[in-house]
Amino acid sequence: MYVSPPDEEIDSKKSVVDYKKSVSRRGVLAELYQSEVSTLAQLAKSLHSSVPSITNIVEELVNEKWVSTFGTAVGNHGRRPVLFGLSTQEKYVVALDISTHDTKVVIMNLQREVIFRKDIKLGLEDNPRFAKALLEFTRKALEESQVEASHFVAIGISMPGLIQFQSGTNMTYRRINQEEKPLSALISEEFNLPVFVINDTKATVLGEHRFGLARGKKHVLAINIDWGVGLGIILNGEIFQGASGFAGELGHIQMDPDGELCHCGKVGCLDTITSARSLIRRVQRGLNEGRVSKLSAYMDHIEDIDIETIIEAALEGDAFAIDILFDVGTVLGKGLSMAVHLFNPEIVIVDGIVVKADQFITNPIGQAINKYCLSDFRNDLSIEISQLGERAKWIGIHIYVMDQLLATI
Amino acid sequence: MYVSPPDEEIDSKKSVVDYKKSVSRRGVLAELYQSEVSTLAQLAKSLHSSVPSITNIVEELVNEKWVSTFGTAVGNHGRRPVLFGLSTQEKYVVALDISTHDTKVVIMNLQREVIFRKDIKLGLEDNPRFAKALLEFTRKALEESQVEASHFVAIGISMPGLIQFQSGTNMTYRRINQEEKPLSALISEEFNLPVFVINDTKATVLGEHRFGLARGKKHVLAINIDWGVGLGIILNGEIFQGASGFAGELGHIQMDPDGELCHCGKVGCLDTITSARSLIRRVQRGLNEGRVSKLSAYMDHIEDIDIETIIEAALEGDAFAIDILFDVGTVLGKGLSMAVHLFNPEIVIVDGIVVKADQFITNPIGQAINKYCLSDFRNDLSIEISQLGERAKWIGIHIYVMDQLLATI
DNA sequence: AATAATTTGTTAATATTTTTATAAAACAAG
DNA sequence: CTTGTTTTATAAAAATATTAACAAATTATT
Repeated sequence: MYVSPPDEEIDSKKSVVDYKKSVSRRGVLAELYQSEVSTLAQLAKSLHSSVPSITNIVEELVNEKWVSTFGTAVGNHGRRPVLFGLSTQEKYVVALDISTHDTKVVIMNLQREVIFRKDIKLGLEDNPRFAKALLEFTRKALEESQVEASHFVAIGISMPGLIQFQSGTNMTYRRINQEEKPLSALISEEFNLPVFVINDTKATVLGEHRFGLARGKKHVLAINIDWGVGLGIILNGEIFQGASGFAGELGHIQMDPDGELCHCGKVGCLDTITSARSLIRRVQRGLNEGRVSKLSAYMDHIEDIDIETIIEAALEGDAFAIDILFDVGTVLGKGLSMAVHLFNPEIVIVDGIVVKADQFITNPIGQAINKYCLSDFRNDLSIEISQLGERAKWIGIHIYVMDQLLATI
Repeated sequence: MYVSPPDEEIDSKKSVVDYKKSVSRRGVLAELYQSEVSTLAQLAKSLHSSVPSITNIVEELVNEKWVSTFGTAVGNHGRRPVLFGLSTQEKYVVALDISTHDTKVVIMNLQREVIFRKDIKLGLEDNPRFAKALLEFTRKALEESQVEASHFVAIGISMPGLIQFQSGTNMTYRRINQEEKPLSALISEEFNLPVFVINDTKATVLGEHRFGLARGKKHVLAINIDWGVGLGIILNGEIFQGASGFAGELGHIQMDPDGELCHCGKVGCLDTITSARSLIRRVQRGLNEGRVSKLSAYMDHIEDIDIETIIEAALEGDAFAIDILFDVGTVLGKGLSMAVHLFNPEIVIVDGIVVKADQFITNPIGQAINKYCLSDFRNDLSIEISQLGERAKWIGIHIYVMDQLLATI
């Protein structure tokens, strides 16, 4: 198994000079990561260092294949500066995007470009068989990609659930682990690479923040509506994890004391009203109670109704579907307004399956926020729909992996 | 008026050397602030610098009267090191602690020792007269303290309300400002000193975090129950303000859709159930409805019942008072459990008037958190009662002022 | 009580980094 | 097309910081 060396040991053994160099190296890599390409002068300025020093460090990073040149910039007055950026050929990150429907293996270069992708109908299940299948599938995919094993630098995994970020253990899916060994350790041993696990919603908000709609914002909330409801949080420009990595659990806040029993054991959780799962159940119940709707066509095979069908109906003007989406959006907005009062964000991003419903879901959310939030909180707040799509999550995994990896370089 | 120089200008004009020196100076001051006293070797280690460099910087700071020696340490094996710490004689911070009941002027030295204090029965009111009275009172207090004006380095103000932290404007008490000039600017002009304003609950949590119960913890929530309910938040070891400084507004989350009208215009806010104000109202209503209680003695002058009376009754075993406190604690705990789900903190500190009720308020809070929180969130969470008392807030003001001030040094 | 071991504080030597100077490259303007 | 301006890249000089060395101060040990 890959073991990253303990931080303190290094710190105390390293000389002051080595420490400062390491900080500069990380600074250069982080800067290049965010800006795609940059010049020596720009790097020197933003890292508060002199050009010769930066030249040295960049040279070293080029030798280690982390950095390459990308031609020269044009348009300035004077001599054209050489552009440096993270290598696109030498080092690759593997992302395992796991959801309850399927699993994707995505290989990206350091510039986050997807160079290989393989999907499988392997949905997340809470048993050791899943881990085994995942391992098998990943191995096959990496082989198929024909990338030399030595070129992989790390593996990142995103999945739903409460993930203890220090150990990478998923507390919601505990039975995946075999003999107390967390999934991350299993995969790390198999491929002899560092493995980092992040909650899927947190990965998404990371992507949206660094390379999407929320770019440059300091405080961002991203709500993800899927089989459950998740909240990804960026505070002070960084992903917020909380003490154990569980921060942002909006789905199990009680919205209705007389509501349904939730699978978590509590009553009336937001999840019981607004998750895709509950939405379908509510539609089915409504139809059985005789509501008039285009969806009545499904009366004979009511279990075939899925979220896409409902949204389609709403987009075609079906009053029943619109009503249901409105109700869901309202409750979601009420829950979000609590988060807005507590986090005071600049932007809220809506993501997940329901984004296809567009206005039919953002309108009630916006209205509920107006109703339940104090005006001072609403004034500088915008509500937007995600535009990066599935790429947001992959980019987020990549960012998370690189953040963790750079801390050890 | 005191104008702090714009950061960017300085940054761009300063040479790399000057910038690095400034960072080191700030580092030394911050380190000494937190550790009371320290040695050159310790400073060098924690700032990743060499001893000769640190010796230089400390010497400079001693010349500028920021730092003094504090004798030598004892107990080590070798030669006794000289101890350095922030001066206790040369520079002073003024704290204005404003509440709805009264106002206190507190003068502290750099080590946060109170060297002068003056109280006045001036409660916060939303009109320009308050600003005038505050100014007058402060001027008088500073005179009385006999501290030479040149020894003051900054003024910190704590008060309830939504405070826009960039400008120092209190959005909840807007009419305090005269001619669009925020209170902070008014005071800054008068005394020609930088002025920093912070919400009272945020000040308290800062104090508890750096020098109280939550010392060393990374993620802390502090709930303050007073005329309203406020939540102070420490995330990643730093005070969390949100985009505008409004973060932590727990009091206006809707807890009861059929509840009372709140002064904010919304219905059933947490504030309408759990603030000291509401607690008294509920007791009065209960008594009028004929509840049996020790407090019935107040039937003739029911408006004299205050929060202390109710708590005393509970401590003496009065069932009615205990019931009311239990109800309040339960709702509070339910509200807190939302915050716990979103922030995933390590510790929750209860503060404010109700702390005297001790178990009678912490028990229902704890029970409600157990009921409404997922177990993973409760496992590593402790709930404690504040022990620093009023000093927490003053210390918090001091910390905030020094943090802001150091950024400009 | 004397010696060994530890730690600090200062000085000197070494190493590193920044600054300055200069040449090269690109573009604009006369 | 040449000259002047602007910016980059590198080399040399200057400044600064780190390391190493050593003396001083203290505690533990023989």
